[in-house]
Amino acid sequence: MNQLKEALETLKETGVRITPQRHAILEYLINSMSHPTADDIYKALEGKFPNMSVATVYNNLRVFREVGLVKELTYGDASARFDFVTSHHYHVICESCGKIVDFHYPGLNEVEQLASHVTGFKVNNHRMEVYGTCPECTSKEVH
Amino acid sequence: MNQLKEALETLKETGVRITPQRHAILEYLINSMSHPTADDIYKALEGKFPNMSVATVYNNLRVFREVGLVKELTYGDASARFDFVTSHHYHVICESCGKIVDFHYPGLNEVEQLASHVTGFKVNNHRMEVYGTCPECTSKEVH
DNA sequence: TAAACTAATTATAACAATTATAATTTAAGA
DNA sequence: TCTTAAATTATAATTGTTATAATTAGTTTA
Repeated sequence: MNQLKEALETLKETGVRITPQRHAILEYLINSMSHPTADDIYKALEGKFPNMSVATVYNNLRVFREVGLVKELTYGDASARFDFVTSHHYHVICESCGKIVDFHYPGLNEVEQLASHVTGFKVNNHRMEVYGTCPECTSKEVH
Repeated sequence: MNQLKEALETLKETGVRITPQRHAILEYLINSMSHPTADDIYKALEGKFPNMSVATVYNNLRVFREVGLVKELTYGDASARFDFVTSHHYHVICESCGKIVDFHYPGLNEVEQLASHVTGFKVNNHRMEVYGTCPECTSKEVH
Protein backbone atom coordinates (compact mmCIF):
# COMPACT_ATOMS: atom_id res chain seq x y z
CA MET A 1 0.00 0.00 0.00
CA ASN A 2 2.53 2.60 1.07
CA GLN A 3 4.10 3.11 -2.28
CA LEU A 4 6.54 5.78 -1.20
CA LYS A 5 7.97 3.59 1.54
CA GLU A 6 8.38 0.69 -0.88
CA ALA A 7 10.01 2.94 -3.44
CA LEU A 8 12.51 4.22 -0.89
CA GLU A 9 13.32 0.63 0.05
CA THR A 10 13.98 -0.15 -3.59
CA LEU A 11 16.40 2.74 -3.74
CA LYS A 12 18.17 1.55 -0.61
CA GLU A 13 18.44 -2.00 -1.93
CA THR A 14 19.90 -0.85 -5.21
CA GLY A 15 22.39 1.43 -3.50
CA VAL A 16 20.87 4.68 -4.69
CA ARG A 17 21.18 7.52 -2.20
CA ILE A 18 18.03 9.02 -0.85
CA THR A 19 18.22 12.79 -1.09
CA PRO A 20 15.52 15.33 -0.25
CA GLN A 21 15.10 16.06 -3.96
CA ARG A 22 14.63 12.40 -4.83
CA HIS A 23 12.21 11.99 -1.97
CA ALA A 24 10.17 14.93 -3.19
CA ILE A 25 10.18 13.86 -6.83
CA LEU A 26 9.03 10.35 -5.93
CA GLU A 27 6.36 11.70 -3.63
CA TYR A 28 5.11 14.00 -6.35
CA LEU A 29 5.05 11.22 -8.93
CA ILE A 30 3.11 8.93 -6.63
CA ASN A 31 0.57 11.49 -5.51
CA SER A 32 -0.05 13.19 -8.83
CA MET A 33 -2.22 11.07 -11.02
CA SER A 34 -1.46 13.36 -13.91
CA HIS A 35 1.57 11.74 -15.56
CA PRO A 36 3.69 14.86 -15.31
CA THR A 37 6.44 16.07 -17.61
CA ALA A 38 9.92 16.81 -16.24
CA ASP A 39 9.03 20.47 -16.34
CA ASP A 40 5.79 19.90 -14.43
CA ILE A 41 7.81 18.30 -11.65
CA TYR A 42 10.41 21.03 -11.73
CA LYS A 43 7.77 23.75 -11.44
CA ALA A 44 5.80 21.92 -8.76
CA LEU A 45 8.83 21.60 -6.51
CA GLU A 46 10.45 24.97 -7.00
CA GLY A 47 8.61 26.28 -3.95
CA LYS A 48 10.19 23.60 -1.80
CA PHE A 49 13.57 23.67 -3.59
CA PRO A 50 14.15 27.13 -5.06
CA ASN A 51 17.66 26.18 -6.14
CA MET A 52 16.88 22.85 -7.72
CA SER A 53 18.12 22.44 -11.28
CA VAL A 54 16.17 20.92 -14.14
CA ALA A 55 19.13 18.62 -14.62
CA THR A 56 18.40 17.15 -11.21
CA VAL A 57 14.88 16.29 -12.26
CA TYR A 58 16.05 14.64 -15.47
CA ASN A 59 18.93 12.85 -13.75
CA ASN A 60 16.70 11.41 -11.10
CA LEU A 61 13.96 10.40 -13.48
CA ARG A 62 16.62 8.48 -15.37
CA VAL A 63 17.81 6.86 -12.14
CA PHE A 64 14.25 5.92 -11.20
CA ARG A 65 13.73 4.47 -14.64
CA GLU A 66 16.90 2.43 -14.36
CA VAL A 67 15.79 0.82 -11.11
CA GLY A 68 12.32 0.25 -12.54
CA LEU A 69 10.37 2.71 -10.42
CA VAL A 70 9.10 4.89 -13.25
CA LYS A 71 8.29 4.54 -16.92
CA GLU A 72 8.90 7.15 -19.53
CA LEU A 73 6.04 7.78 -21.93
CA THR A 74 6.61 9.49 -25.23
CA TYR A 75 3.70 10.11 -27.49
CA GLY A 76 3.09 12.60 -30.26
CA ASP A 77 5.39 15.58 -30.54
CA ALA A 78 5.18 16.82 -26.97
CA SER A 79 7.72 16.24 -24.23
CA ALA A 80 8.07 12.99 -22.35
CA ARG A 81 5.80 12.12 -19.44
CA PHE A 82 6.67 10.02 -16.45
CA ASP A 83 4.61 7.38 -14.78
CA PHE A 84 5.21 5.80 -11.42
CA VAL A 85 5.14 2.06 -11.99
CA THR A 86 2.41 0.24 -10.14
CA SER A 87 0.52 -2.59 -11.74
CA HIS A 88 0.42 -3.15 -15.46
CA HIS A 89 -1.91 -0.79 -17.25
CA TYR A 90 -2.42 1.11 -20.48
CA HIS A 91 -3.18 4.73 -21.17
CA VAL A 92 -6.13 6.44 -22.76
CA ILE A 93 -5.09 9.87 -24.02
CA CYS A 94 -7.34 12.83 -24.80
CA GLU A 95 -6.23 14.37 -28.08
CA SER A 96 -7.94 17.61 -27.15
CA CYS A 97 -6.56 18.42 -23.69
CA GLY A 98 -3.75 15.87 -23.30
CA LYS A 99 -5.23 14.22 -20.23
CA ILE A 100 -4.06 10.65 -19.60
CA VAL A 101 -6.31 8.10 -17.91
CA ASP A 102 -5.20 4.64 -16.78
CA PHE A 103 -6.91 1.61 -18.22
CA HIS A 104 -6.45 -1.94 -17.04
CA TYR A 105 -6.63 -4.74 -19.56
CA PRO A 106 -5.05 -8.14 -19.11
CA GLY A 107 -5.33 -9.69 -22.53
CA LEU A 108 -2.35 -8.64 -24.62
CA ASN A 109 0.20 -11.30 -23.75
CA GLU A 110 -0.87 -13.40 -26.68
CA VAL A 111 0.03 -10.50 -28.94
CA GLU A 112 3.61 -10.62 -27.66
CA GLN A 113 3.79 -14.32 -28.34
CA LEU A 114 2.42 -13.95 -31.84
CA ALA A 115 4.72 -11.04 -32.60
CA SER A 116 7.69 -13.10 -31.48
CA HIS A 117 6.61 -16.04 -33.60
CA VAL A 118 6.03 -14.00 -36.74
CA THR A 119 9.08 -11.75 -36.62
CA GLY A 120 11.63 -13.95 -34.86
CA PHE A 121 12.25 -11.22 -32.28
CA LYS A 122 12.99 -12.01 -28.65
CA VAL A 123 10.13 -9.96 -27.19
CA ASN A 124 10.56 -8.12 -23.92
CA ASN A 125 7.49 -5.94 -23.53
CA HIS A 126 4.99 -3.80 -25.36
CA ARG A 127 3.10 -0.57 -25.03
CA MET A 128 -0.31 0.50 -26.16
CA GLU A 129 -2.12 3.78 -26.11
CA VAL A 130 -5.69 4.52 -26.98
CA TYR A 131 -6.47 7.96 -28.39
CA GLY A 132 -9.73 9.81 -28.26
CA THR A 133 -11.64 12.64 -26.63
CA CYS A 134 -12.41 12.75 -22.91
CA PRO A 135 -15.96 13.33 -21.64
CA GLU A 136 -15.20 16.93 -20.59
CA CYS A 137 -13.81 17.89 -23.99
CA THR A 138 -16.59 16.04 -25.79
CA SER A 139 -19.21 18.07 -23.95
CA LYS A 140 -17.38 21.30 -24.78
CA GLU A 141 -17.43 20.57 -28.49
CA VAL A 142 -19.44 22.89 -30.73
CA HIS A 143 -22.40 21.31 -32.51
CA MET B 1 -1.41 -1.27 -56.10
CA ASN B 2 0.30 1.88 -57.38
CA GLN B 3 0.58 3.64 -54.09
CA LEU B 4 2.39 6.70 -55.38
CA LYS B 5 -0.28 7.37 -57.99
CA GLU B 6 -3.01 7.05 -55.36
CA ALA B 7 -1.14 9.32 -52.99
CA LEU B 8 -0.76 12.00 -55.66
CA GLU B 9 -4.49 11.76 -56.36
CA THR B 10 -5.18 12.29 -52.69
CA LEU B 11 -3.07 15.43 -52.77
CA LYS B 12 -4.91 16.70 -55.84
CA GLU B 13 -8.30 16.01 -54.28
CA THR B 14 -7.39 17.86 -51.09
CA GLY B 15 -5.99 20.82 -52.99
CA VAL B 16 -2.37 20.28 -52.04
CA ARG B 17 0.11 21.27 -54.73
CA ILE B 18 2.33 18.60 -56.14
CA THR B 19 5.91 19.81 -56.18
CA PRO B 20 9.03 17.88 -57.18
CA GLN B 21 10.07 17.81 -53.52
CA ARG B 22 6.75 16.38 -52.39
CA HIS B 23 6.81 13.84 -55.15
CA ALA B 24 10.29 12.72 -54.13
CA ILE B 25 9.51 12.57 -50.42
CA LEU B 26 6.41 10.47 -51.03
CA GLU B 27 8.29 8.20 -53.40
CA TYR B 28 11.03 7.71 -50.85
CA LEU B 29 8.55 6.98 -48.05
CA ILE B 30 6.73 4.40 -50.15
CA ASN B 31 9.81 2.62 -51.41
CA SER B 32 11.85 2.61 -48.23
CA MET B 33 10.58 0.01 -45.85
CA SER B 34 12.77 1.47 -43.14
CA HIS B 35 10.48 4.00 -41.41
CA PRO B 36 12.86 6.91 -41.95
CA THR B 37 13.39 9.97 -39.79
CA ALA B 38 13.03 13.45 -41.26
CA ASP B 39 16.81 13.62 -41.43
CA ASP B 40 17.03 10.29 -43.26
CA ILE B 41 14.74 11.69 -45.92
CA TYR B 42 16.64 14.95 -46.08
CA LYS B 43 19.96 13.15 -46.54
CA ALA B 44 18.57 10.65 -49.03
CA LEU B 45 17.27 13.39 -51.30
CA GLU B 46 20.09 15.88 -51.12
CA GLY B 47 21.67 14.35 -54.21
CA LYS B 48 18.50 15.09 -56.17
CA PHE B 49 17.75 18.40 -54.45
CA PRO B 50 21.00 19.98 -53.28
CA ASN B 51 19.19 23.12 -52.16
CA MET B 52 16.31 21.52 -50.33
CA SER B 53 15.83 22.74 -46.77
CA VAL B 54 15.10 20.52 -43.76
CA ALA B 55 12.12 22.74 -43.15
CA THR B 56 10.67 21.54 -46.44
CA VAL B 57 10.91 17.96 -45.28
CA TYR B 58 9.22 18.73 -41.98
CA ASN B 59 6.58 20.95 -43.57
CA ASN B 60 5.62 18.32 -46.08
CA LEU B 61 5.59 15.49 -43.60
CA ARG B 62 3.13 17.58 -41.61
CA VAL B 63 1.04 18.17 -44.73
CA PHE B 64 1.06 14.47 -45.55
CA ARG B 65 0.06 13.66 -42.00
CA GLU B 66 -2.80 16.13 -42.16
CA VAL B 67 -4.26 14.51 -45.26
CA GLY B 68 -3.73 11.07 -43.76
CA LEU B 69 -0.98 9.81 -46.02
CA VAL B 70 1.66 9.28 -43.34
CA LYS B 71 1.79 8.51 -39.66
CA GLU B 72 4.31 9.92 -37.26
CA LEU B 73 5.85 7.44 -34.86
CA THR B 74 7.55 8.60 -31.70
CA TYR B 75 9.06 6.09 -29.41
CA GLY B 76 11.79 6.36 -26.81
CA ASP B 77 13.98 9.43 -26.84
CA ALA B 78 15.07 9.35 -30.46
CA SER B 79 13.66 11.46 -33.25
CA ALA B 80 10.31 10.83 -34.89
CA ARG B 81 9.92 8.31 -37.66
CA PHE B 82 7.46 8.44 -40.49
CA ASP B 83 5.41 5.69 -41.93
CA PHE B 84 3.49 5.73 -45.18
CA VAL B 85 -0.04 4.63 -44.33
CA THR B 86 -1.12 1.42 -46.02
CA SER B 87 -3.13 -1.20 -44.20
CA HIS B 88 -3.43 -1.32 -40.44
CA HIS B 89 -0.40 -2.81 -38.76
CA TYR B 90 1.71 -2.63 -35.63
CA HIS B 91 5.44 -2.28 -35.12
CA VAL B 92 7.96 -4.55 -33.51
CA ILE B 93 11.02 -2.53 -32.50
CA CYS B 94 14.52 -3.80 -31.79
CA GLU B 95 15.82 -2.14 -28.64
CA SER B 96 19.37 -2.88 -29.67
CA CYS B 97 19.61 -1.52 -33.23
CA GLY B 98 16.36 0.41 -33.62
CA LYS B 99 15.06 -1.63 -36.53
CA ILE B 100 11.28 -1.54 -37.01
CA VAL B 101 9.39 -4.50 -38.46
CA ASP B 102 5.72 -4.47 -39.41
CA PHE B 103 3.36 -6.89 -37.75
CA HIS B 104 -0.23 -7.52 -38.75
CA TYR B 105 -2.74 -8.36 -36.07
CA PRO B 106 -6.46 -7.82 -36.40
CA GLY B 107 -7.71 -8.35 -32.87
CA LEU B 108 -7.45 -5.08 -30.98
CA ASN B 109 -10.73 -3.44 -31.83
CA GLU B 110 -12.36 -4.86 -28.74
CA VAL B 111 -9.74 -3.07 -26.67
CA GLU B 112 -10.92 0.23 -28.08
CA GLN B 113 -14.51 -0.59 -27.23
CA LEU B 114 -13.63 -1.61 -23.70
CA ALA B 115 -11.46 1.45 -23.17
CA SER B 116 -14.30 3.64 -24.34
CA HIS B 117 -16.74 1.91 -22.03
CA VAL B 118 -14.51 2.09 -18.97
CA THR B 119 -13.24 5.64 -19.33
CA GLY B 120 -16.13 7.38 -21.08
CA PHE B 121 -13.79 8.59 -23.83
CA LYS B 122 -14.88 8.88 -27.42
CA VAL B 123 -12.16 6.64 -28.86
CA ASN B 124 -10.64 7.38 -32.25
CA ASN B 125 -7.70 5.05 -32.60
CA HIS B 126 -4.87 3.35 -30.80
CA ARG B 127 -1.24 2.45 -31.20
CA MET B 128 0.77 -0.46 -29.98
CA GLU B 129 4.43 -1.28 -30.18
CA VAL B 130 6.18 -4.46 -29.21
CA TYR B 131 9.78 -4.15 -27.97
CA GLY B 132 12.46 -6.78 -28.09
CA THR B 133 15.65 -7.88 -29.80
CA CYS B 134 15.80 -8.78 -33.48
CA PRO B 135 17.30 -12.10 -34.61
CA GLU B 136 20.48 -10.40 -35.91
CA CYS B 137 21.15 -8.62 -32.61
CA THR B 138 20.25 -11.73 -30.60
CA SER B 139 22.86 -13.76 -32.45
CA LYS B 140 25.47 -11.06 -31.87
CA GLU B 141 24.94 -11.13 -28.11
CA VAL B 142 27.83 -12.32 -25.93
CA HIS B 143 27.24 -15.47 -23.94
C1' DT C 1 31.96 11.93 16.29
C1' DA C 2 35.18 13.49 12.77
C1' DA C 3 37.44 12.76 8.60
C1' DA C 4 37.41 10.97 4.12
C1' DC C 5 35.34 9.35 0.15
C1' DT C 6 32.02 9.14 -3.23
C1' DA C 7 27.85 10.43 -5.23
C1' DA C 8 24.39 14.08 -6.02
C1' DT C 9 23.31 18.73 -6.99
C1' DT C 10 23.85 23.01 -9.13
C1' DA C 11 24.70 26.33 -12.75
C1' DT C 12 25.69 26.64 -17.11
C1' DA C 13 26.72 25.47 -21.66
C1' DA C 14 25.98 22.48 -25.48
C1' DC C 15 23.16 19.79 -28.43
C1' DA C 16 19.70 17.99 -31.45
C1' DA C 17 15.09 18.00 -33.22
C1' DT C 18 11.74 20.86 -34.69
C1' DT C 19 9.30 25.21 -35.79
C1' DA C 20 8.88 30.18 -37.10
C1' DT C 21 10.05 34.05 -40.14
C1' DA C 22 10.80 36.65 -44.18
C1' DA C 23 12.31 36.76 -48.83
C1' DT C 24 12.31 34.32 -53.13
C1' DT C 25 10.61 31.02 -56.31
C1' DT C 26 7.22 28.20 -58.49
C1' DA C 27 2.86 25.31 -59.59
C1' DA C 28 -1.57 25.63 -61.55
C1' DG C 29 -5.53 27.96 -63.31
C1' DA C 30 -7.50 32.12 -66.09
C1' DT D 1 1.68 33.39 -70.94
C1' DC D 2 0.34 35.93 -66.86
C1' DT D 3 -1.13 36.10 -62.33
C1' DT D 4 -1.54 34.80 -57.73
C1' DA D 5 -1.49 32.12 -53.91
C1' DA D 6 1.21 28.62 -52.10
C1' DA D 7 5.75 26.28 -51.51
C1' DT D 8 10.57 26.54 -50.88
C1' DT D 9 14.69 28.31 -49.12
C1' DA D 10 17.93 30.13 -45.75
C1' DT D 11 18.23 31.31 -41.41
C1' DA D 12 17.14 32.21 -36.77
C1' DA D 13 14.69 30.88 -32.79
C1' DT D 14 12.75 27.57 -29.63
C1' DT D 15 12.29 23.61 -26.89
C1' DG D 16 13.46 19.44 -24.60
C1' DT D 17 17.26 17.09 -22.99
C1' DT D 18 22.09 15.97 -21.88
C1' DA D 19 27.07 16.99 -20.74
C1' DT D 20 30.53 19.40 -17.93
C1' DA D 21 32.87 21.14 -14.04
C1' DA D 22 32.65 22.93 -9.53
C1' DT D 23 30.35 22.69 -5.17
C1' DT D 24 27.74 20.42 -1.71
C1' DA D 25 26.10 16.69 0.98
C1' DG D 26 25.26 11.52 2.24
C1' DT D 27 27.45 7.57 3.96
C1' DT D 28 31.31 4.84 5.67
C1' DT D 29 35.16 4.02 8.45
C1' DA D 30 38.49 5.06 11.83
